[in-house]
Amino acid sequence: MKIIYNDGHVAECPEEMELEVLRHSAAHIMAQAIRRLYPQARFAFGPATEKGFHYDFDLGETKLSEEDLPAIEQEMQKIVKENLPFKAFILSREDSVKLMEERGERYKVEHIADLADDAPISFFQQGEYIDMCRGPHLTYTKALKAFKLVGLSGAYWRNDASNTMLTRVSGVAFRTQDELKEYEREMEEARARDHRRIGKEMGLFMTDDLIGKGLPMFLPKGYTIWQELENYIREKERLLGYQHVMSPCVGTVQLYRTSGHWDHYKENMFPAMEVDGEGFVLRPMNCPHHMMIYANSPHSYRDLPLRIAEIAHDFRYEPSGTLKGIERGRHFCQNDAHLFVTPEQIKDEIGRVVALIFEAYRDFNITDYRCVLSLRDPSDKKKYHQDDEMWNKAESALREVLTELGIHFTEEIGEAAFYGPKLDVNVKPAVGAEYTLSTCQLDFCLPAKFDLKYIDRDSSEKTPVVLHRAILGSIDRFMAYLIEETKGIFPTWLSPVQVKVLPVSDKSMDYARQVYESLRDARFRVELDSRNEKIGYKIRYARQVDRVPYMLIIGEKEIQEGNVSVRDRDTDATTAMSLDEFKGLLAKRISERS
RNA sequence: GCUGAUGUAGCUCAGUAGGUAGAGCGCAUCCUUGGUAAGGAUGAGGUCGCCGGUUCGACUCCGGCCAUCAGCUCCA
Repeated sequence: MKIIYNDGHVAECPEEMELEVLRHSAAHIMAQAIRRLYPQARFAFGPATEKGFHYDFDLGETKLSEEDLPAIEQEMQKIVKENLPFKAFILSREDSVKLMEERGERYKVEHIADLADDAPISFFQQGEYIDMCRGPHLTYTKALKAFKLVGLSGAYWRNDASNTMLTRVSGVAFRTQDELKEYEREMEEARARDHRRIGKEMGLFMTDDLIGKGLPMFLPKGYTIWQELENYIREKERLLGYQHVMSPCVGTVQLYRTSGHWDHYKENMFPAMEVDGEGFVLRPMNCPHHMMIYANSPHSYRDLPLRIAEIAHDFRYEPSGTLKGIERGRHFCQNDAHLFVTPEQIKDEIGRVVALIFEAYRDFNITDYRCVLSLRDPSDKKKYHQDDEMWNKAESALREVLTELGIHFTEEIGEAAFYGPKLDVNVKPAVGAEYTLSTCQLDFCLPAKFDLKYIDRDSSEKTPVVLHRAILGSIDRFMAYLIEETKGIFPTWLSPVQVKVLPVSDKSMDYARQVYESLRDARFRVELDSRNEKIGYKIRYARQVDRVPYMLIIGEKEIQEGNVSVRDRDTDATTAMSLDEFKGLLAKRISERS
């Protein structure tokens, strides 16, 4: 594939750049098509994206709807067929502004103002369409062989909500039609994995307008998984010296004034309610409550680290457009803890938190994640709490721990919270944007706001440092991720139904019921399919809808031989064994969490 | 919150010259009593998201609201 650079030279495209160039050129071709159909269109940015491209533009009063996309796509096909050559040229800054002003491209003119003074400004032109662009591009429009417009949405100029809302059309583009088809197949698969879909199908959770948006409710099967997750993490934490507490979901406004949240986080909180002349809020996080628990008794340096943990219900007023199933709601349950440490203990304690995160990931077989170390921007004196020594110590402690554990991570300058640096572990859902699953944040400010102290070795009063951390993040979100990773096929210990007893006919119903009751009494999660259906049908349902790990087939043969036929979900193999033998197998699978 | 789309049975969806609704699956009953991925028949089930307007008449047209979905923004 040949491409043209902005200085006009043509060369063979390095393979790793091919898709990006292709997609970027697709954006230009789309802009050309849009300008032909809507001459008033003024263009902002049109980059290549992960699977394709988009372009943001201003249509003035005209509103685009999805029905308009096919016409744009058709016009693009036409441009491809015309096989226009891409040409490149460079203009002085002055001439660039002039050219863009002549063409009415006010966003491009604004963009020129952002560019460094001495930067050469290059343009690409195919046919009548000229776009300010760094390139490179395809040499001819015909080189665009496989694309499709997939979406219409709004986007703000320069990603700033206070600016004009532009129209964004996005598309996908690939080297070949086959790759495009493959992409469409993958998209379909991803939609099938969406936790909202599986959750509904398996009866894990529900929502209802009358309850309110962003307020999902967990049904018996979903809550079963929930409880297992809770038990899992609580046990781990207990072994690491965490102490679990329980605190209320409501607190006074004064509490959040003290913590500073009232001034800085009010927008994300449900509005305050007044009770007996005093303001109360639903809590958006548990830090203030845990600070007060620390303050409840005096502490010696010998008590530290003190680890206060809670599976805590929180409420946040999330913008309506960001709500998504149990992944992001307005109520959620944090797997929260606050670790009170001396400055000397920071590194060790971070090490224990990070180790716990990755131990949990191993247990849940989570492998596809990205670690981000969020650091302060030292030049930004306003945003960050001023304590250089503490920042340096904490940032290097985080970095060292990750390096020592051999964990790959990226650093993002200026992404830290004002109160301290943090480590986020991010994952990608089946559908939608990456989010944070686990976090470990240092906090140099909150303990001082609550005037927390410990008595040090030299009997002087000192302020502890706090680590906020969440391993499973929120139980809700963690479950959403597990549903998508497993497609609802949970390991036995997490399965809402671990065994389903399937009688072949009514004749074997009594024996099946005995088997069912015996398993139930042995504390296994078991269901009996007593419907008047054929065995093949019951198997299909148990596999496909319930996704149970074990099916017990009970017919006359089993009654005569006094055993059960065990069908394994994963292997589809059926094995005859005694009920006791099966119980042993099941108990082993569950205790091993395999 | 913003832009766009969508909202019909428990689920997935059909249904436009405006004349008060359909299918498949699921559910119930009956027949069948079956052996490892869909046996048959019958039946119940709907304030067509909600509120208003136009009309003799609205699932259908208009307005407002609510919710969902996609993208954007935000995220102590």
